Amino acid sequence: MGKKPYHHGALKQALIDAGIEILDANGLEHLSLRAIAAYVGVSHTAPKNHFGSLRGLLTAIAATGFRRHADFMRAGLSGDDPKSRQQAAMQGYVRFAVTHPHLFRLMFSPSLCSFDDPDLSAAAGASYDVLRGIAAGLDWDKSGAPDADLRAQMMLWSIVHGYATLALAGMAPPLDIGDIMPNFGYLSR
Amino acid sequence: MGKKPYHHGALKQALIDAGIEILDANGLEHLSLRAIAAYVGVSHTAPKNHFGSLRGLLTAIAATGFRRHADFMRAGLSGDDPKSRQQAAMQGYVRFAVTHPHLFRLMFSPSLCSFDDPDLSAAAGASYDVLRGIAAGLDWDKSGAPDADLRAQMMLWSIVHGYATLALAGMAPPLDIGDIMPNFGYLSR
DNA sequence: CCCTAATGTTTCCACTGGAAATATATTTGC
DNA sequence: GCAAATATATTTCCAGTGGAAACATTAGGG
Repeated sequence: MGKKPYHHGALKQALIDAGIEILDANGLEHLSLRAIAAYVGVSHTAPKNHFGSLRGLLTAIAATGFRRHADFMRAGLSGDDPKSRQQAAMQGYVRFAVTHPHLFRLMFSPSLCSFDDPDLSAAAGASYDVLRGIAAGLDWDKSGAPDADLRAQMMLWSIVHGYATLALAGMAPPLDIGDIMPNFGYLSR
Repeated sequence: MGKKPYHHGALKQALIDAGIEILDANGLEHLSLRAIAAYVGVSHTAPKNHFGSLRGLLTAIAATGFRRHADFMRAGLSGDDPKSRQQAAMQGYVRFAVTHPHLFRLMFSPSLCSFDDPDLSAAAGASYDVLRGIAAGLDWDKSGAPDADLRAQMMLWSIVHGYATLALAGMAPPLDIGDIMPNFGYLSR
């Protein structure tokens, strides 16, 4: 009959999905271990078997978040024009933050999730790789200094991440990220 | 004798100071109502008389933070050269974040403090005014669009706030903020 | 001087994450 | 096949948290 089995079967993924749904629906402040477990229909200690602790679960949720984040950035990428590619990636970055504000905050909260986790580390790295590719199209620093690439990446990342963060904090009005970007030179391809 | 009086005398300010000291020493995660109260030597319900709730106390702490934040930005301001003034303000912004990382995080966490509080609102506004003054020296957007000033401010703020945030999250290497600033034109004075 | 308002304390409650012991199901080894 | 080992989930307990309510103490203004 419809009696629920003792074992869930796919609890690990179900907990991650539940966490993201609670984040989108109720916010980071209401994301408790007990809330996630109750959402799935298990006791609040069940997640421990799969994630060790709340921190482990949040880390897995953040990793999923970074994978979707990278998808958002890659979504509008088409063609070879460096400037339009940059615009698309930056807009995707902001669009993700605005669409999933609480997940986005979690993803950048080292007090909540562990970036030494291989899965989260890889997911965050893949997201950064998109940004790295965009920065490579910039003709900004002609100094030839060894850290010129890094600094170009950090400049791009700082602008887009800063705007996204301020927007989520209610401190920035809704603007097109392209309208607050400095004017760069671009490398031809 | 050395018996402690029933009334503290200056509990309100003592609680704010204690909060900031705990923030700097133990971090935002350990900043509890009970910890602050115990630090001062009162019961955990005593703050309610002065701040209503933990949120009210955190709001007052954040306001103090923004006043110090503005001081950091103004600290290096001297002379009339727009570019060096910009550099000094931006460096002050980052220096504050690095010096008081947990206070800085609190100051930009609307989930923890209330920006509709007049005191916090004013303090944050005063801090923003420094940035506004710096942005006024920029010769960046010649479009003459009505929101050109706002966009210049948001561009500056996004870069510096983004870098500070990423640095506190352990995602940005230590760099001089001036080295990841775009090259602007500047207005003569 | 006394009454009122301000300031603190005590006690209680609902909530949190985690530890430990227990129950149940699945898988492995023979 | 079947027992033993492992994986998964529950129950119970504990130390925290912030806040509400009732009470205690003090300060100040008629």
